[in-house]
Amino acid sequence: MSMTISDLSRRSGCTPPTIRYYERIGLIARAARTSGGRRAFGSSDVERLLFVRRSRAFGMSIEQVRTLIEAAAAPVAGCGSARSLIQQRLDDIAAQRAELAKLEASLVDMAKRCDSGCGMGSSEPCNIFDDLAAAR
Amino acid sequence: MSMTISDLSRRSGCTPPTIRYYERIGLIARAARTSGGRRAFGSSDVERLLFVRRSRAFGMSIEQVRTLIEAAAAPVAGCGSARSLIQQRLDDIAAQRAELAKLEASLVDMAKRCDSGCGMGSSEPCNIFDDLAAAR
DNA sequence: TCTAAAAGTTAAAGCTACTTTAAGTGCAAG
DNA sequence: CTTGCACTTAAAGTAGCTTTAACTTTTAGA
Repeated sequence: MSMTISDLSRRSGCTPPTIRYYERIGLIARAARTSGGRRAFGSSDVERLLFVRRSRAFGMSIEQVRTLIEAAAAPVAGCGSARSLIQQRLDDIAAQRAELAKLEASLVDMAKRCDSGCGMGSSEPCNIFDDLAAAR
Repeated sequence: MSMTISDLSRRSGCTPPTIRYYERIGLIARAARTSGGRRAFGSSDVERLLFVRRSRAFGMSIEQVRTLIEAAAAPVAGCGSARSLIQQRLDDIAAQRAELAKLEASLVDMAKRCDSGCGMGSSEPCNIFDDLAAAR
């Protein structure tokens, strides 16, 4: 009936140290111990950890995961706060994507100028250093 | 002729604690001190810090910035390593963008299902909790 | 000239989310 | 019985700063 920490690790995709860490910070409940002092988990722990893991994979912070877990306890009433966390993440992602696009454009430009100027054994000083120093 | 740390902060965009931190880890040279023990900077420090700051803004790690600084000392010979760091960043950015696109698609989907189902005062349990728990 | 406040100093702790290490215990197989 | 793997805890390490604590130095105003 009960799993060891490595069984849970396999089923959840979290490493044993991570599972212990989550227990320590109270993100998952303290596991029961065997007579020898080892943790004994049940199938509800698998579900809980998968929930945590997926939420983390979606970019939620530990604190946000805590909020989600609380909200999940009452899935009708909790809908609003879950929906707004999702929206927050979507907004963050949009911002990140815009930032990355700008970054990429600048870097591509720098790389191009390097390739056509100083690259491949030329004796010109590389433009990249000036590009990075320029205050913009 | 010489600047205080807050002068340098204004000119470089790095906060005073960050400047002290960079000095401590050897990313910038140890500044001269006045008789009272305060740091005295020159204009070359502004340039160095701008270089660091821009590189960081482009997503380079501190260690990569160190490498770039070394390479910048010999801008002809250093071209190759600078170019390859830029390329590395470009590759990372491409990967991040792809990851974000996938994330965004899943989150948009979850949000849509929530809005059309359980949202706005419905008495349905919110799909978001199941979506997050699903093992995929 | 005195003084209060602003700005500087250092060392150390705090932050996020884990991972790694150290030092030791439990358990199953051969 | 003993080898070796899985497990335990507590503590330190990671990145890149930021914050705090406890002091000292400058500077501007009365």
